Amino acid sequence: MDYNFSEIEKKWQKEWAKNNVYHVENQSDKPKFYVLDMFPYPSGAGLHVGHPLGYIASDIFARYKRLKGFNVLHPMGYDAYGLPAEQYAIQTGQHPAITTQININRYREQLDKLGFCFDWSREVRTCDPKYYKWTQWGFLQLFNSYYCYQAAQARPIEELIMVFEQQGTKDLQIAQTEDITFTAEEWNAKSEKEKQQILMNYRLAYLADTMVNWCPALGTVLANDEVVNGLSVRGGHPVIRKKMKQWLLRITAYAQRLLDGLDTIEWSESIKEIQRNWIGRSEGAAIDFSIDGNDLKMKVFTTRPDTIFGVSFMVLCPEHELIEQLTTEAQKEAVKEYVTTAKNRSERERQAEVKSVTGVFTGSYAINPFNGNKIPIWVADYVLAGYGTGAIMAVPAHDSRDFAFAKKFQLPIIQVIAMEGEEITPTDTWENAKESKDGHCINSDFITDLPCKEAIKAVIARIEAAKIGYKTINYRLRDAIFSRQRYWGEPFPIYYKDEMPYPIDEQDLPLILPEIDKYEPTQTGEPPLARAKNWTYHNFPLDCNTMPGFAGSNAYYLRYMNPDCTTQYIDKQANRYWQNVDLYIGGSEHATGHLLYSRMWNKFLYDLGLVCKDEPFAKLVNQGMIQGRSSIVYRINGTNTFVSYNLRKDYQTTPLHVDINLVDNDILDTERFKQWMPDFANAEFILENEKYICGHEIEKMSKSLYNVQNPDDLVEKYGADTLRMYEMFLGPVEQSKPWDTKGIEGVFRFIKKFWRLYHPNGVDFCVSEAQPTEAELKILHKTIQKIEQDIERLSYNTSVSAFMICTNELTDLKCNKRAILEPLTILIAPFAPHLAEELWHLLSHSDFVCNAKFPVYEERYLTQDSIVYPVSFNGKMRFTLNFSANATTQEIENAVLTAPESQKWLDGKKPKKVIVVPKKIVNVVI
RNA sequence: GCCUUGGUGGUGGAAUGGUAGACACGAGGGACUUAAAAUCCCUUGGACAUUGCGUCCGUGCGGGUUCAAGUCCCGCCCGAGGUACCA
Repeated sequence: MDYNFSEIEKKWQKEWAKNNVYHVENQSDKPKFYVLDMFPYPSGAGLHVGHPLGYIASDIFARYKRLKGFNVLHPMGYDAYGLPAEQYAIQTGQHPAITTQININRYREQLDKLGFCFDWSREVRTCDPKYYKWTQWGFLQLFNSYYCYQAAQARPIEELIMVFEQQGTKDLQIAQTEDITFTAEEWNAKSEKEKQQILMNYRLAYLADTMVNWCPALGTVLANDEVVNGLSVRGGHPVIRKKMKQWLLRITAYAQRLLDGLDTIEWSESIKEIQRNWIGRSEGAAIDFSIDGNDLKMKVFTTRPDTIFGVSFMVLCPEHELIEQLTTEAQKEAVKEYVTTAKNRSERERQAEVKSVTGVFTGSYAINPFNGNKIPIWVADYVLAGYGTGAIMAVPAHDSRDFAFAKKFQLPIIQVIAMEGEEITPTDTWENAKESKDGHCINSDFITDLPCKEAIKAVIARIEAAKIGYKTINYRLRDAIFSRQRYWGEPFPIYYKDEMPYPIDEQDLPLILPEIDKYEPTQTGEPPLARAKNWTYHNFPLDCNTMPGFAGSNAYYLRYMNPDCTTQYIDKQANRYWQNVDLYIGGSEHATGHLLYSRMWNKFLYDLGLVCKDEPFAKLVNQGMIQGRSSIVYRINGTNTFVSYNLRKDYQTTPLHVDINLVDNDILDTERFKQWMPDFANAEFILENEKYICGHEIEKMSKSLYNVQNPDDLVEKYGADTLRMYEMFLGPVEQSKPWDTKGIEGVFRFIKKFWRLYHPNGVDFCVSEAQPTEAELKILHKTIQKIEQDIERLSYNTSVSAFMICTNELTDLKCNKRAILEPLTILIAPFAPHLAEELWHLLSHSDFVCNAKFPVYEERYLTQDSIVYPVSFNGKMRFTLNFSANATTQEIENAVLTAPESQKWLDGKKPKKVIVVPKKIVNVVI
């Protein structure tokens, strides 16, 4: 019978589901393996061919590990909270839950068609109360914890209260928003409300007034990574800076551990770098400068204490608290005006005007602690309030921003670092600052002639001894804003009493998202939840914010281990068995979002003793994006005539996107094109070779460009197995590449050819029970070895090639022997599971192929009888010699030198060297 | 600017320092067929040669290490992604 993929695939998908073939238990004698995909947000557009790329890659790995004898956890679920469903709700009034459910159904249908081995009994949805109960629970634990740097872990807030009662803030090294100090007596004398306010300074989930990215159009706050160039990522609406009370996660407490952890995990260097940069650790010194004429101190942070003798001015950020005290009467007006305008400039304006340098002199002077020089103090907005101390010592000779500022305001530029052997030129001739750290100090008193790195140490030692500063570390990482003014998200399990937030009782979780009549913010600008009736807890008002998109995805990989556990977040036993994710596949766009937050969340749970691994994802692979290949037609301007690609230069044309489904191998189906849109009904064509050839463009896959390739159509035409193999054959999983349907024919041909190995006359299934020959065994074992190596490296494109080569070779030998085909069936099962299943049953097996054992290759079939050695003289190839596979190096060398061809080249001389590389080449150096 | 990646035929892409271009697409030619589909065979980096064999050049550019470099080292050029008044 012919290869009828659609019948085969439907049949086995049904059988697998009926027999629960991919169900996996939390207990097994087998070693565990956890393969995870980033769960999708079920958007209304459904899947395009780019989405399944990662899912296919992980599915192959999961199936392979299964065949290798592992108990494999390979779950799937939905990141179901999100903005599009809410936007749709605002427009149509349809409840987001309904939209989401419809989209999920469609996703599931599409995923099922591709033959994935997900254990759907473990499915999670972030919007399901059974699930978000634990998101809320996790939040409460953060609320009830603080971070202790001494223990390097999170601790219960009750402990901190006890410490406060006994010793106040003395000797505490803990993560905090502001540095506040009090004694035990002071603490004990405080009111309940005051105590709660102080605790907010330490909680890992805390409420604070922050400058946030407020998007008026969306009526919500956005995280930094949801804003690009002052516009929201979703929708592209303008975003402004605004001060608001928000929930924050104290991720900064984990900065060092998040950084250190990167060295222990197998992630791509680029993602690790992105996270390292995002955390942005920099080592330096905090130095107190005294102020001329009063007792005030000005603390600055610098990474270059070695340049302290080159300081020629100081800069405060416009928000700095010392400004008022430091401004002299004469400068008062100017400073006030500058500060006001600077504060009113939005982030977007500031970014747009990066090039322009602005600032104003305060009238005061600081004193350089090492040479007593008077240094003018300026205010400028190139110094940021949120980083370091919001104040800097400016060294224009060795910092480009300070340099630009000094040039503009004609401040002195003092060179204090010189490179070895460099000619000293006057600084007023410089065009740029010299920022290198490789030189040595000059004109710098006690550090003169020291290399920069030594000088940094020397200066820090001095300032520490003089108690005017200390070595310190700064991070760029900011605490994550955790609340959104939206409807479609997890409600905060928090109520307010006396204006202070309190956690609701854990017994009362989940706090169910209430029904509301409209999904917009209220008239007064309150979040949508303010519309809910009786949104109270024991008559106290509940928090009206909801959690952001990343809340639900923080620990979803943990819930897959025990999705039905209603009594605990994480079942200890299940967690001990599954540990953490062995292989995580997903896009790199989550590098500074989900992938950072879940590492933090996991570390927090680790501190609580709830999970056994510090890092959630041992190995991460980022699948590349699949770009669209748009087809273009060329309309002659002012007409309804379209000219073929290669003839277009003779006319004035306008390129138009055309639906790729009307195009086959760049040839346009002109009849269907006419029916496609009314505008084109009367279209005429100028053809080449009687065909209309389209142009093409590689761009983002998008509905509006008519270049979206829907996987369903391809499954319909070629089958899921062909699509799976073709997507892998396109190129390395991690690489971005354009989608091009052309090549799928090649893979389809291969699968049909593979099928014919088992159906030699093209009709009937027939395998021979004869003993395989040596040559056939060699092909088989070579293939087993290659496939195994390639899958381990996730090099699936070369595996598909190996299958093609193997099939061609077996076809040439007319081999249809069971002893060869049976292991081959198992080998191909991860890639083409339906095909393999069908063949497996035709081979009279009753069990499913996924329960088979991956074949083992034998070395003895991999060695060759004889090997051709190319012989080269001085790198030039001259002749070849045949040797048996077990010839020794000495034998080869002797044979090469005595061969008649060699005499010509040696010409009586003795060779200097003979290099024999096993199985490769013999090099003779004359 | 900085960081991370890449740069190989018409195209997607193969190559533990060891015969560059596997495998596939596309293209050209042929077989089978009344015809089409399907299938099969040959050619396909460039130049010269082609009644034999072949010879030379080729992995972004310029150097270097090595018997041997797409691969390692140094200096450039270009693309992609990340990030940015972060002191």
